[in-house]
Amino acid sequence: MSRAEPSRSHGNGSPTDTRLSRATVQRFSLYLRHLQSLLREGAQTVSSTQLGDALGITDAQVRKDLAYLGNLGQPGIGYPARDLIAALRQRLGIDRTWATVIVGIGNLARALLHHRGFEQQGFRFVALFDADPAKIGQKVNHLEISPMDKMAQIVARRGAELGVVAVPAEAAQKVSDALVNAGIRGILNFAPTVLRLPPSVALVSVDLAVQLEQLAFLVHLNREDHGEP
Amino acid sequence: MSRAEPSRSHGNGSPTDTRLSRATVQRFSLYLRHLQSLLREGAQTVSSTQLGDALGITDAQVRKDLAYLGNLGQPGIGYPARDLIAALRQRLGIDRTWATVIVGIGNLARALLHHRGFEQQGFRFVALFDADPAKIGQKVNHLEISPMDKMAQIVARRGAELGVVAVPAEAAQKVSDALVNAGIRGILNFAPTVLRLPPSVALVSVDLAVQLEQLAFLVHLNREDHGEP
DNA sequence: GGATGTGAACGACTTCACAGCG
DNA sequence: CGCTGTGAAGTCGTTCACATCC
Repeated sequence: MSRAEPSRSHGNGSPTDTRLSRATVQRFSLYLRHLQSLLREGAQTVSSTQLGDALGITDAQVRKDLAYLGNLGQPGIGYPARDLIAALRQRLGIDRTWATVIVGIGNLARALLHHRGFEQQGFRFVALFDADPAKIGQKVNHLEISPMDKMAQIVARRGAELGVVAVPAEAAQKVSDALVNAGIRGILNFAPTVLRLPPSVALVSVDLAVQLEQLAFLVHLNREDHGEP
Repeated sequence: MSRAEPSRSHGNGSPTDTRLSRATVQRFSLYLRHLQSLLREGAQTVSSTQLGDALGITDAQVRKDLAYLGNLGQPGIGYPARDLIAALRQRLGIDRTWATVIVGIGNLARALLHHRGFEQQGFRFVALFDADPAKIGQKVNHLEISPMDKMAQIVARRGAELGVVAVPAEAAQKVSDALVNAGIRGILNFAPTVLRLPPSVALVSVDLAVQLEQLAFLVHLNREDHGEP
């Protein structure tokens, strides 16, 4: 028999209770980023059509999404940018800082570390781990690389809650288990493997090979549709 | 008014004609990778339950997906691994090599270049581009970094069809336009922006900020559900 | 018995269309 | 009149359940 997580939630009933779909949450991130950019340009008010056009989403979809935040919109006017941003950050849970660690310090980890913009959005990298003895002690962006066996200690001491797994596929499950044991509450996985985690730990996977293959498929399709094999 | 691409397809009727959902295609990639691993371990035949359990998918879903490939399964037995792999590669369009270029040679590009596994799956990096004069001429993995203004020429000469955009958000649209003009047929975008491309060019975007925020949201949710704010 | 393929039921997400408010 | 919020309809994707075949 096969088992697929049925998305447990016997909620007690928090203030704003509605369950958001994964798709809505992802669009929330897009709205947030675009609104921040609009605000920087001096916008006070934004309409669903405006937002939708900028992000390639229908205006109806935008309104449905934003309605989850409460009645922020004013008919005839639009949404106040500043309030929307605040509501989005709160609902996404990024109206605070998330201490994050990275395991596997290769080029991908460096790309994440050098990208100003995560910190800006509420994520702070507080520790780096690698299994390679040669890398221990090296610094990347003012952060020293620590050995795996210090993980539990360092994660606890620095209050890290999120972990990024950027190790080869073979090591990914072991590393994830270690992160879970260290008390991490969510994992962003870049390794090309399906991870098994306890349901209390959140998981988001980014599989670059899958995305590249998706792209090849789409191009392949376009070809077929237009005659050329 | 808002406009969302309605996924054009007035298909003439290719051999296997059914439209595959994005989700199915992504699972195809997962099936393929897992089957290749099983085959290496000597497996001859695989059941939908087996595949599903390994990948966290229901057996029914696996069968639905694989049925798109024709009737490869044998009741009471399962699917022949070798045939499934061949069918998947063909249907995904990776029963060939895709010449691919990367624009923006930072750490992310290097991560992709160093990752053995893309080449294995049919992707070959054939050119690198960067706007930084200091990088021109440098070699990464036996590939020399070329200036942007050589893009059209080099893409044509090397027959590149796919492009990876790994530049800052501000430059992404311009770079994509250049790739499109150079004749690229599909773009994998890592820049945190929504790109506008002609419908003849396929687009897959990987937005790391969105994924991290999705993770934060999930952890945030778990928290709320379990009392702790 | 064990496993596939598939209609039918279900559920999730999106778009439509319009009442209602500023 | 412009724009929001939302029920209703529509579309898409997943799961169930079972007839069917080795």
